[in-house]
Amino acid sequence: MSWNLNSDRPIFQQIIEHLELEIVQGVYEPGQKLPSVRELAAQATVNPNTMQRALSEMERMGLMHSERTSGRYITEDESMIKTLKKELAGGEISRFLEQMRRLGYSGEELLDILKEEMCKGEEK
Amino acid sequence: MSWNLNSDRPIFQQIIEHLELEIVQGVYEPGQKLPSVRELAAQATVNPNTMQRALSEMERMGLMHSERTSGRYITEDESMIKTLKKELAGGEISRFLEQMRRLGYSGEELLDILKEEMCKGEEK
DNA sequence: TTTATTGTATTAAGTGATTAGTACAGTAAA
DNA sequence: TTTACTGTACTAATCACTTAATACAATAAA
Repeated sequence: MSWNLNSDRPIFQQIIEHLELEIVQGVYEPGQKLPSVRELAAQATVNPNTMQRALSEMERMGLMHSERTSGRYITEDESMIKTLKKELAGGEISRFLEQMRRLGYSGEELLDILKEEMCKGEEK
Repeated sequence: MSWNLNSDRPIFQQIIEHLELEIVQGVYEPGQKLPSVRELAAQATVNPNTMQRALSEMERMGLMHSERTSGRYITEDESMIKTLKKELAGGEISRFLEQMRRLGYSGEELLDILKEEMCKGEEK
């Protein structure tokens, strides 16, 4: 999947979200070795320093760990990945419901719109 | 409503989104006079320059217009406000569905979760 | 007329994100 | 041993956003 980084928000944050998504999706499996910092930076067309910052942050979160000279690896703790998925989904849902409520959409109205919108998406 | 500005994204963008929401909500009605730049800046505890930037941008969008010395007024074009509401909602919906799809949630799964989550919200 | 308020413009300073470039220590492979 | 690759650290420069501090012209109100 392409990185799709823009200048609206800090790039290192977008990188974190991108990698979190790929971990949840299983693009990177538990325990799997990641490409090197320089390799990832090249893929994302980003400065190695920026990629390093994102990876360090994810390491701090416990999502990966580095072996100093051998490389960097995804956590082997599958429950942590499941938890991550639920947290990401929960955040999306609560933000979405809150925002739609603010825009003035009631619960039933919202479900109707969503059903309709989801049918549209299926036609593609 | 409080402004709830953070440093994650440019403040002037957050101000724009906040005011767009208040216009859609009818906090500011079509044709209504807005507080002065300095007054709004004080309310949001933000520099007047930053507020000015946000307001100029919304003026460029056609959502408001300034009368040079008398003050600044919301557009009287109600259809523009309706359109704004639909655009904001449409953006929220498509972003949400896309993100949940990426996280691996199917359509039916999503509707079930939403129904459950909406019931939780009603209990409060 | 005088006063206060309006939107607007300008300059300077500070901050955080990003890039560029370089460097170092540890290790696996040749 | 030598070579290449690993994560990591550091400095400098640039850019956008924000704040601060003024300033000015136009107008409504006193």
